[in-house]
Amino acid sequence: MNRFLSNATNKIDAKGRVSVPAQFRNVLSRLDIQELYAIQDFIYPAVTVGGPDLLDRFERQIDGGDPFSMDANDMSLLIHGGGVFLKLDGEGRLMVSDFIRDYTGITDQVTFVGRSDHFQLWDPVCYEEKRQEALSRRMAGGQPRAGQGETG
Amino acid sequence: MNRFLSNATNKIDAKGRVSVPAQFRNVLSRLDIQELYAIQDFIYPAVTVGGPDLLDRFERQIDGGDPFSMDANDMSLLIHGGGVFLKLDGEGRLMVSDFIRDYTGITDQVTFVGRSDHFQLWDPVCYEEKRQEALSRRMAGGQPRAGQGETG
DNA sequence: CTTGATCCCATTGACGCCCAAATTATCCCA
DNA sequence: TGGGATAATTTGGGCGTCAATGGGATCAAG
Repeated sequence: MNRFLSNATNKIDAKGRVSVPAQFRNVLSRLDIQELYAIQDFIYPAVTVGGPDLLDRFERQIDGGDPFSMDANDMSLLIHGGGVFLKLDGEGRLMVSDFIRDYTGITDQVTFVGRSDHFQLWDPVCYEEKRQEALSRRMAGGQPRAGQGETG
Repeated sequence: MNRFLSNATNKIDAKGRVSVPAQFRNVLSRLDIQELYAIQDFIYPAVTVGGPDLLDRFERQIDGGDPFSMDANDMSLLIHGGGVFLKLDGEGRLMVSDFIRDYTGITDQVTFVGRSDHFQLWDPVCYEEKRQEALSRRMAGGQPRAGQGETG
């Protein structure tokens, strides 16, 4: 698989590290992503992680308009200044910095959520809540069937 | 990485010095930037720092005459006359002068903010405020609640 | 002579790198 | 289909390196 799909939850150890799921690491190497850039999600309390092309995608938005406009300035401040680089150690773990904790509410566990060309870091409880909300919105008007349908 | 990205906050010591983040120093040497020029940011309470090509870029803008900027005369006054040169010591620190303090409100800490081809000096608290404002503007409109990750 | 900036060296603490243990998943064979 | 062996992954922790910081000594300027 060459896209980030599904989700997994791992523990943060005493040194503040957490393993990126092997499945995601496989995608990273398959897409030949060497550098990881992380930014706050604009909508959800989550942190978005991706390679250089993620940055490119946002930068095209910045370059699109007048480079000295307020809009481009905001965007640059958020994208260029508001992100951080993540580095994986030999075992494929990353440091859960204050940056990540502040924007996600993560304390002792991290839920990795695939988003096709990138993935996100969530607090497990928060993720479940927002997922349910999104589900409810999708099903608005219809009737939910039996069962919760959550991935253990 | 050959661009200024991400951000970092360092302390000002008793002598008024602050370390430029190693990451940014690497970019400086990679771009072979020997001289640092600092000017007041036109939009935010921050000081913009860059190499000689930063000056070039502003000069091109003065010539271009763009609707969002003040006129060329003001620009020249601010850029050519209003800037200062910064010098790094052997450990990669710079003096936080009154020039910097006046335009940023910096007192005892400095947040270095990457802006791709240059970086900026901010007061940490002020940076967080303005970043949040920029985020709010980007999110203007009706989205799903983007509340901070409260895990209470 | 006094003030402040620059240079140089010491300290400290965080992070990266490495190896080992424990846990989980996968496969093979009875 | 169940049990055990084997592989893969996750988790734990020691240790060295480097960046950030502190402070004394030297130098320049008023």
